[in-house]
Amino acid sequence: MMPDDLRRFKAEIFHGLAHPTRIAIVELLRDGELPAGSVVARLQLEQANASQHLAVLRNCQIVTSQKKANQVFYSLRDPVLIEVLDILKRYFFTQLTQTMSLIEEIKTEEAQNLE
Amino acid sequence: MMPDDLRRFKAEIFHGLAHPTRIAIVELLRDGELPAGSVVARLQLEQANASQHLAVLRNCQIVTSQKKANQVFYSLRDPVLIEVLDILKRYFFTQLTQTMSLIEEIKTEEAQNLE
DNA sequence: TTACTATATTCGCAATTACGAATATAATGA
DNA sequence: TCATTATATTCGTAATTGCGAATATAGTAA
Repeated sequence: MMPDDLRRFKAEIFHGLAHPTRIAIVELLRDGELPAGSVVARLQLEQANASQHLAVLRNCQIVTSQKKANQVFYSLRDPVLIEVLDILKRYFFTQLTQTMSLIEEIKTEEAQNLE
Repeated sequence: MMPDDLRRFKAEIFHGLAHPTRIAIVELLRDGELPAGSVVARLQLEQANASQHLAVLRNCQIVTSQKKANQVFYSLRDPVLIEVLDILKRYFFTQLTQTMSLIEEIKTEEAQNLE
């Protein structure tokens, strides 16, 4: 096994998640299996667009699909990705906090420069 | 703050990581700051290509850069992303193990079908 | 000042992505 | 069998991506 295989795998997963709509789909599936139609309705997507995004998620092994009658049910292949999303949520709020602190600092400096 | 802001943020980070070369760069920076030239040499990249990948990482706030004389040093903005990479490593090996088990199963079934 | 080193940016090219509309395919119901 | 529902795939289009080559920009040394 080459280190590059692992990197390629990771890059594939990251690519699958590199779109807000696909993140929203994964978040939706966090609570369990859903039919494609529900994904369309709950995220208010064009059917074709949802289907394309679901295909991306299928192809990079983030979700699994199961046909039941005329419906296709989607679920997360592994809940570990939720952990990844939660880590990034933390990161986002850290960055946000730091940005706001920086803005406050700049404001303070400018106020002092006016004195 | 809209939920979509968070998703867009996440998608941006995932996009930054959605290429094996950029993952390799992040892994390299795990151990600390490096000049761009070292990234080029250690990963054996074309200079221009490395620079483009570094620009992507800069633009999505994964790395920070600092100019010192005629060199630019890069470092990870936050080590949390290493955690993300490590989680995906686990995931990869889980999937690999499951795939191998499946192959074994299929082999066993085929051997039985020959009896 | 010119030459060299370091690295960012642009260029040209081909491939890929994302969207909505259109179409194809599969399953169910009347 | 035809009509309807469900959803995947293709199409057309514009935008984006990734590569190496070429070029631009910045800093240092001679």
